[in-house]
Amino acid sequence: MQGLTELLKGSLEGIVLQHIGHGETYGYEITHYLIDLGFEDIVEGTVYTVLLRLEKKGLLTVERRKSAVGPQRKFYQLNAAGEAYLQEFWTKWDFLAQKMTQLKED
Amino acid sequence: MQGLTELLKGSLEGIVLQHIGHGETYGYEITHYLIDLGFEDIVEGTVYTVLLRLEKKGLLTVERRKSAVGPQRKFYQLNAAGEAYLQEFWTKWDFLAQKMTQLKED
DNA sequence: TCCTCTACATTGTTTTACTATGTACCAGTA
DNA sequence: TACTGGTACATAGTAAAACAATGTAGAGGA
Repeated sequence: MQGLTELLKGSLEGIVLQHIGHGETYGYEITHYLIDLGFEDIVEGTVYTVLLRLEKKGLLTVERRKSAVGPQRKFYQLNAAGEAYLQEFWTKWDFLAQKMTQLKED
Repeated sequence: MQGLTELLKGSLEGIVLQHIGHGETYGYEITHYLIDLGFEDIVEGTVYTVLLRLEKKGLLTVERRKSAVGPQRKFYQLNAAGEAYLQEFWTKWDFLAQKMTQLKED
């Protein structure tokens, strides 16, 4: 789906965190995962800026390791702060989603 | 609920449009409606910028009328373009919400 | 050698919402 | 009359988030 750009603002961070929470991963994989999910417009640059931001906030642990098929990968995992942040994100999301449903239906 | 700022980016426009779609209204009323809905952080300035943006996009019809209790009010209504835009918005929102649920649950 | 896919990164721009502030009208009251 | 509080709109400046464009570089295959 296209044109989700503006709506995605604010959610993308949570989406990326949630995916990392499913298991260690790296930027390039995340990008393609998001595109496969249906966020066609997502480009690599966007994902990397999100990752660097999350890293800067201290929500991720990072480890560089070699890949068999290309340059080194930067593997990310959630740390405790990341888990907490993710939980908070879902609380906010659930609130918003509930309000949106309410708005839409009445 | 507080701290929704970032999540709200992209949704606020749709929320305001949807509310206007329920019937003619004006900025001050919208602001208080949103706060009552639970978006405590919303301030007047934000709502007015959204309204001016929507107006500039040609999605609203505008009419100034006197109020019994204060200065003139600027009443907004959705026009055809606004209706179409709102429908598009909900399509995108539904897509995002569905993906978020999917993400959260697996 | 050249191309493609993999992989990360940065610089600059646009969009969106917030902060702060200002203007102004009206009613009640001291 | 002067002051206060509620109503109502508006704008200038700032911060955050995502995008666009671009660059670097490794590995494998034609």
